[in-house]
Amino acid sequence: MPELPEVETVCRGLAQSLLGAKIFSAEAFAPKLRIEIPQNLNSKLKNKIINSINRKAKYILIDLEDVVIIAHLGMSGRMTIQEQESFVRKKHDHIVIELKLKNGEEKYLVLNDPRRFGIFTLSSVEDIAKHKLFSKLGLEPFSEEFSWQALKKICEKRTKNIKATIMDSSLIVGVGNIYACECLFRAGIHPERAAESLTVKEIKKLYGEIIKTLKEAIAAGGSTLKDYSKANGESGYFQFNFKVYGKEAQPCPTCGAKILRIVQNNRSTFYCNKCQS
DNA sequence: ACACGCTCCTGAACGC
DNA sequence: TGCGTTCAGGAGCGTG
Repeated sequence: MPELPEVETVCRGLAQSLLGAKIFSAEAFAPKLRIEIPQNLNSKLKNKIINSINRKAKYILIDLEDVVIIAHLGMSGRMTIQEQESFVRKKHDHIVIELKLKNGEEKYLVLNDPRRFGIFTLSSVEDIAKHKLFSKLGLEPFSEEFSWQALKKICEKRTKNIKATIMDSSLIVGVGNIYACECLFRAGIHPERAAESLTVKEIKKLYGEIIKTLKEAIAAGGSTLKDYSKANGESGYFQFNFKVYGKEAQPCPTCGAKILRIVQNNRSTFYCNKCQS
């Protein structure tokens, strides 16, 4: 389940190998994932050179100078670099891009996505800034615009619960279900609280924990970047120590009370009823 | 404008 | 063993 830290890790990993690489061929094996995959992918991507790879919200942007690949990993997406000699297309490998690295090695860039919630589309460089997919995105957590004051403004007069609020990508991007649970635990805030009920002190604390948690998770992912022939972000997950997510009925790491699981907005929430109020 | 539930999809886990 | 059911969730969309 890639969230912002995993996508950041994937982008860094891909960038390590692929900057300056030239695309030999590109093929799609499905007409659509969450949205249509562009037709004639090969003619659109052939001979392009990878200029830069960046993250925007949870999107991966691969800049090919005049055209940009916009990819999203959805729930179950993986973007990996694979050896040509040993490569066999596997189930749910939807996009296969053959490329030659700057050092002369030939590799495949493969998008695999069993649940097909991902996205693979193209945009011209001119249109990217005002692309439909980005038109409703909220604040980037690491941008200057995101501050405790900005979070305060988001929470003001907002009656919905704080967990759904920080997960709402039209308000703040990059905080998915897992990190929402972790951030609220670390901030000591009950996930069912109305956003508007948070005190300034709580907002400052939550703001700090969102930044810290995401940064820690990126660092955990980064520590596994050495072997980045498999740029999938998964290994970063295993390095990050979740305190409440997925820990139903296990003891709270702070107080020992049982971690509870409830369903909010159709999503599982894990929390400690004693530490979070 | 906002809140909320439904939906896309597949595989894993579980129950009978 | 095997079949059916439930659950996981990012984010757009429709509804109230």
